Amino acid sequence: MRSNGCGDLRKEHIDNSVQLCGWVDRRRDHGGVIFIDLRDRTGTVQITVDPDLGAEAFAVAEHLRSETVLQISGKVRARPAESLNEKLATGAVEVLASGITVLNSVKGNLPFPVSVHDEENTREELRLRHRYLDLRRKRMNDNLRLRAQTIQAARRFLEDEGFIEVETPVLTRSTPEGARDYVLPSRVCGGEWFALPQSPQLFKQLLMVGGIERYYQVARCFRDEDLRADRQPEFTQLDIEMSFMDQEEILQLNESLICSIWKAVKGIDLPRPFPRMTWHDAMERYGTDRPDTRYGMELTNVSDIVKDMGFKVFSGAVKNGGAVKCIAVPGGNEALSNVRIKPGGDVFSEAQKAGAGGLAFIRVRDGGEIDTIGAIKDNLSDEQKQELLSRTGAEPGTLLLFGAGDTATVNKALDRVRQYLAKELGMVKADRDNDQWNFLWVVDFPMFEFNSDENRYEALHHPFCAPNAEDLGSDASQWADTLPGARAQAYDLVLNGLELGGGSLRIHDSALQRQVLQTVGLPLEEAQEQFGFLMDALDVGAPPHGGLAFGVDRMVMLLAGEESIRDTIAFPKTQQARCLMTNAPGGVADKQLEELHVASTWVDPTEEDSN
RNA sequence: GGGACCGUAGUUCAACCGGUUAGAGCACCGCCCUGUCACGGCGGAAGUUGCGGGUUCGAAUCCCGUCGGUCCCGCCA
Repeated sequence: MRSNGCGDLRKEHIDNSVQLCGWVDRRRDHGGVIFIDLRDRTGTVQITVDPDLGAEAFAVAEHLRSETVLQISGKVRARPAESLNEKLATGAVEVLASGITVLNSVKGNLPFPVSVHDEENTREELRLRHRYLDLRRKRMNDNLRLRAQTIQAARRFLEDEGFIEVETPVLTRSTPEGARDYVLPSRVCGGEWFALPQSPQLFKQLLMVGGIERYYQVARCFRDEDLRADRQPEFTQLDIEMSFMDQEEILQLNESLICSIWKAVKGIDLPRPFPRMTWHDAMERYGTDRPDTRYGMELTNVSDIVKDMGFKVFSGAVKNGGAVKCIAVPGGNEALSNVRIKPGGDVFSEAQKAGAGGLAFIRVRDGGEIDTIGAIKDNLSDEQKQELLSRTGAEPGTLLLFGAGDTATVNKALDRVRQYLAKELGMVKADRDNDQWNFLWVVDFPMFEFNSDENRYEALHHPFCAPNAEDLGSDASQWADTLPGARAQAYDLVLNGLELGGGSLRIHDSALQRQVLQTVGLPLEEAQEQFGFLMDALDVGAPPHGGLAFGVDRMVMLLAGEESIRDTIAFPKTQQARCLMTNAPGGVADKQLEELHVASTWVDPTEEDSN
């Protein structure tokens, strides 16, 4: 149907007869001559329709609207010297139309404009309802191309390294721990249920037992949890697993992978090696396991300085086993008024949202004088003051913001305040303009976290991570005691404060695997019932193995400078996990439910009262 | 499950502390215009202010409920 792409035409095509297909981006009617911007996936070119040089085409062109689908035949010619368009890649030429065929027209009003010139803030609800139109817009079209490039670059790298892509089941079984499963009734096996995979974790380990040695998969994963800007109920992981590799080798290989993706997609040579930080340091210095290292304002622990002071908020926190930490905001005295850091202020409420009771502050004035509430000032000795200033590196003009309480809450609150201030004070560029790529490996995660509500240990990562051998010790009879406090051979790749991926070395010893499952509170019989196949597999010569998985949606989001993974997914769901275009989920016929041996107990709350 | 914000013409927005016939840009329709490129000029049509209720002489505006969307907390190994 066409000889060239609209956006491909250049001077060298002058005098060529061409056929083009595409959409009317815009039409400019000068009464005598009509210009049409014709757009296809390659770009836009100007079509000129002259009544003297194509009367039939002119008659059609007179009534064209935006987004009409056209086939155009004509001749490429140079534009007059005074009407070159430097803003357009094809701006040196135009196509003089001899024939215009309308392939399809737009009936009624468009739900929203498509042209790049009209890409204003369209309500996302509308974009999702008419996603096919939204995808036609440059922004989404570009994002999907960028996504394909990203995946393509990963595939090329991994294939070159001897990895093969293996598909794993989408119909699988539910496992305890982790997120809520999407569940699917079995028609054939009445009363039994499939679950959609939260990740291919166990299957990829079994592929290692199966001698694949190097596996990857662009895998769809499913988790029935509430949504966020960076969380969808179905999402895509670049899932990788390999045998006979230690942690260092795995990190190196994945750095190479990331570098080749960034090179292919952004043309950037990332500096190597990526910095590393232990989980413990990350929590201590940033209050989070995924620090954004693009800016400073690290957390300083001042618990020891204030542990005995008269200001009970501080000393009490330390006495109760908590901590007092602070962040130093350079120039904060100038930039942040008291109104903003006191109750009701925007900075204060950030801390509050993270569960903090308050946000104490000290303003450092000229000559190291401090300005703060009396309760702090009156209870701080000169020595303590000096120590505070030197440890935080505070200079005149610096604002110190303090969190006090249990350590987890303090970390959470100050992490949140730190991120908020970085944006507020312009320490990071807007996502759209970001050109800083601060990768960071966070290593040495703890194996477990104690859940005080349920009075048991939970796997921080998942219960298949291999513990650090030193922490575990060689005496298997001691594992029940050494395991809970052990570090895992687990690692996360963090980019600009977002978790891009994570993984670990896996347990390849069935006895150790049983012990870990017991530690997270799974009785032996249940472990056998749920994971017997895994333990059996480990007993037939499982190789040492490990791997990781990257969040493809997030990676593309960062590469595209978007703030939501919905803008990297062709057909995403809303926060209510609904598709506004197809209106899924929807009802099914009673007969279908019968066949599945399922009855619904759902009661429409709006009709509940009538009973 | 909880907190916050949003919903006005096809669309993007406006309409102060409740007060004439709810306005504007773009899009749409008609007319004019032979070098524009987010063309320009003149004119026109277009609204159950998401929906339901309440307060009031009077509601887009205030209150309650509800539906939908977004952000966040919980949740997400």
